[in-house]
Amino acid sequence: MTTTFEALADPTRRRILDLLRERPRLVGELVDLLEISQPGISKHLRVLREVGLVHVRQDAQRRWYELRLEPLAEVEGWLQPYRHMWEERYERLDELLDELQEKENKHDEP
Amino acid sequence: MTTTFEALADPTRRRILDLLRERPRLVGELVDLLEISQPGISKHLRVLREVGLVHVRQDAQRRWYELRLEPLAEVEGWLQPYRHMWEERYERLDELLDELQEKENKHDEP
DNA sequence: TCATTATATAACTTGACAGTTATATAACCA
DNA sequence: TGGTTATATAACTGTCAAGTTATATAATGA
Repeated sequence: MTTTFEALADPTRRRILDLLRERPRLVGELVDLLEISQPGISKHLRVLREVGLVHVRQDAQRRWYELRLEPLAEVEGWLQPYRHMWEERYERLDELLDELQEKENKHDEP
Repeated sequence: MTTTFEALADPTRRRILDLLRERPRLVGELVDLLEISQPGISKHLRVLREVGLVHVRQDAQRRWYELRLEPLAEVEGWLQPYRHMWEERYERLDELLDELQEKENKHDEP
């Protein structure tokens, strides 16, 4: 288990990340919310830690797990050309946004 | 193996998709380009077919495999709120684009 | 200090998956 | 028709991952 893609392949891990989107959580909270044993959750958190998708903050015996977005850049990067194709085919949304962006920039220039 | 996420977890399958981004390919081409046996490639193609990421066109004994983007919507959908967070945090790019879009719309209205 | 709380790790089981080789299927062509 | 080409499927193997239970670690608080 090394890549972000593999970490995201597991539905439980995706659910954990979704929960962490709201706010940092203790391991115990995740155990209560998902229906998996505490060691099971800890193992998932380990994988997420290893790929950098979560970060731990210790607080006495408790550990707050919080989301880290950075590794998603890898996924975004891979998806980028596909999104491009999609947009080219269906809306040319990409070009539109680029154009708009450009106009706006000129607008703001002195 | 059911979800798009799982299909994308395997690096060989991602490479196959990358190759299909250029143009449709025969199984044999993929076998030559990747260093995996023909049955191995066929198995990966099966998985990709099952989640709808590729489509086959038969041509005599040959099979042209071509990319299908639709299933990537599932991934995009899941990523959306994360991208949102990212943009909120680092650039508010999202809001900017929305604003630009709105202005442009007013512009185009009679 | 000792029991409790919170989490991590170890050890194990089960199942699935990526890869292989061997074989089946099926269309082509000489 | 029979051999060749192109791909799929079957059967098998080894690895790894997700889950479990049991245990270790470590900080707290009475």
